[in-house]
Amino acid sequence: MANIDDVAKMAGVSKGTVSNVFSKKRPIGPKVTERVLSVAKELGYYPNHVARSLAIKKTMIIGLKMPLFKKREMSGLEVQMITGVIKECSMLGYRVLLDTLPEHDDVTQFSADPVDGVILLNPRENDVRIERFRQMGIPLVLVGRPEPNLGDISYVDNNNTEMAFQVGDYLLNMGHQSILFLNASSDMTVSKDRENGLSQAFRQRGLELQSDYVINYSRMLHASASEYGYMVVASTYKSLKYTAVIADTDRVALGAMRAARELGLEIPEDLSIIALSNDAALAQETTPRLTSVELEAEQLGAEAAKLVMQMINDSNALSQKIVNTRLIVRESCRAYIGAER
Amino acid sequence: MANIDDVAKMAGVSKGTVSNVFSKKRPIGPKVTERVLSVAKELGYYPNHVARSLAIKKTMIIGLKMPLFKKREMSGLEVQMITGVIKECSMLGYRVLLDTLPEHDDVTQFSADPVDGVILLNPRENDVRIERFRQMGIPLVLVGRPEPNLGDISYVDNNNTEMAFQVGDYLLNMGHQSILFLNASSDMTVSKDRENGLSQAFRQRGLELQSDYVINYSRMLHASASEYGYMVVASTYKSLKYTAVIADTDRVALGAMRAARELGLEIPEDLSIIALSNDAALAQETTPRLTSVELEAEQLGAEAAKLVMQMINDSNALSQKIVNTRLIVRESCRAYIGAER
DNA sequence: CTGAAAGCGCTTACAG
DNA sequence: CTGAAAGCGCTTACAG
Repeated sequence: MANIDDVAKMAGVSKGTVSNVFSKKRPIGPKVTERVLSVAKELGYYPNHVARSLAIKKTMIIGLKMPLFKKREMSGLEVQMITGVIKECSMLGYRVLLDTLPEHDDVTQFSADPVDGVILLNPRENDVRIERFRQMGIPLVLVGRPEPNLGDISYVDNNNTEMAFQVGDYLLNMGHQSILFLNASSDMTVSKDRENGLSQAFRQRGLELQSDYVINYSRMLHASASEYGYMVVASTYKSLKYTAVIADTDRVALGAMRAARELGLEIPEDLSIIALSNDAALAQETTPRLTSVELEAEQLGAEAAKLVMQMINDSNALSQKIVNTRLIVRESCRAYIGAER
Repeated sequence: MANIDDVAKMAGVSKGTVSNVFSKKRPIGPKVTERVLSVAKELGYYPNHVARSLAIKKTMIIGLKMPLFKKREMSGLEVQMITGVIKECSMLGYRVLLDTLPEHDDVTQFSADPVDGVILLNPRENDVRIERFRQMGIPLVLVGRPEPNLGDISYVDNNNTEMAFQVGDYLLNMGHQSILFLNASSDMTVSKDRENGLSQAFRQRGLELQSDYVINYSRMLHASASEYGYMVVASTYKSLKYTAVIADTDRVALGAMRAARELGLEIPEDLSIIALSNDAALAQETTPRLTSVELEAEQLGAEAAKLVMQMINDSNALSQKIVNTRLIVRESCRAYIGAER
């Protein structure tokens, strides 16, 4: 491809002039501009982004590091998050570099990526990558809280503990005392936070959340989210005495509802069901419509993007942002006033 | 951040040597290697990806151009497609640059992106961008067929016409003669292809697909995919005499099923329903389970990625790949033997 | 196995 | 408003 030198020569001007008609950083006379542009068109010249980036030390690219998904799909939550990031970035002229490469331990494999800032999804405990970005001087924001949290790192997160507390409170208020919790996989920090929140809601009323009523999703045991909901309800309803189910996601709830139907249970008359996220946007479609929490994952992504772009412009910027969730009451829960089941 | 010169000086070697301990392009003695590595670590040095890219004229990045989505979410199909691209690229060490920027008409705004190849989603008719990438000498593959199709451009696509033909044939075979087609938005090439395929199935039997039985989704009229299915069935069932519905997606089918329920219709006894895609993975979850076509969008993305990487290595590579769809029969269709409705 | 130097294609003070 | 030249941080023949 033609380069800036070719254009400069053929148009009879200097490289600097060509550079400026494209970047408009300083004014170039109209005749010269026109001549340069027509030569550029003739030669099929387009400025080289890489060379430009090297010269100005900016790429206008935000890196998005996400866990490698080999067999699985992206979750609805991840998709929404990414959507938020992309929308926000494109508004300010940034692009997004998706990166799912595993974190080698071979230092030799790393390079300072062609990005101006990084958003890191689901950091692990004591994530080595955090320190690495600090060394490289690349602005970083996490989605999900860091563990440990030294307060010197930017992140955005949902109020998971609080959210589970509210949901528990909502159900307990309606007279449910025995609640099945279909929690996320136990190795996720959110699952701990949520179990904590639910526990607090119980304790606040002098009750105890019993451990056999909280189940964790397991990739080994469950083929899919809805199968998880289905299997657990189908196999525990006889033995455990719950009158309400808290499902991790709407898909899990869908499975649970299917199991309930097969057990001859009416929802919400015989069993209340609530989902902690509505990421497949199914809550409106079920019969009855599903009461759920809206996680605002897209906003989470948008906030992360805003924050990282802010840090790019002001290297002292640093902040933690908690995005609130909303409980949307639909039709799948009802007060429980009966005796013990 | 420290650069290669700093490391070279402090380690008492040349830049070339430092370069080679990181790139391993030529062997460096063990003592020297160790010294360089320890200095690099001390200085927090990481090779600069941009500078490297400029020197070797490769970025190991694939650009993924997709339509700007302002208010809407990504569709399930897009997500699967992207997933396929990412998985395939990361296998060979490529990263993905997501790009939703609108296509300005201001030539001055373009630059030769920091990518080795490009995948372009849903090209428009006579898309100017196609020619632009050719000028830049950047390998390009489309997802969706080009219009017009001059045969000189690589693309991957579903067999949309064929697929709609098969679905039509399946239903006609079962005795349905009057079929409602809830098609995609009319400005998409797929919607034309599919209508064509369905028409052919009718004609093959000496029948005619009537135009008032094919409806197109419209962003103006319909709030969501499932609302689209719901509204159209609810409002046309009385006036049009169909015994089967072909829905564009599983979400559309879900809405149609809800409308049918409210009309007091049993599925499949009173009405057969089939979906042309299962991108929200809902087909297993409905009651009855939904007969649908599997589009293999992830494979579509993977094929596109493979193809573009192949073109990067062999500039003469060029090919068109059609990814076949599969009709999955579940429970939502049944033979129709009655008289006219 | 190692070094010195030119080159990748831009931008930007500096000078006019 | 325009030009000449140094610099961004790497890689890679070429020479030893």
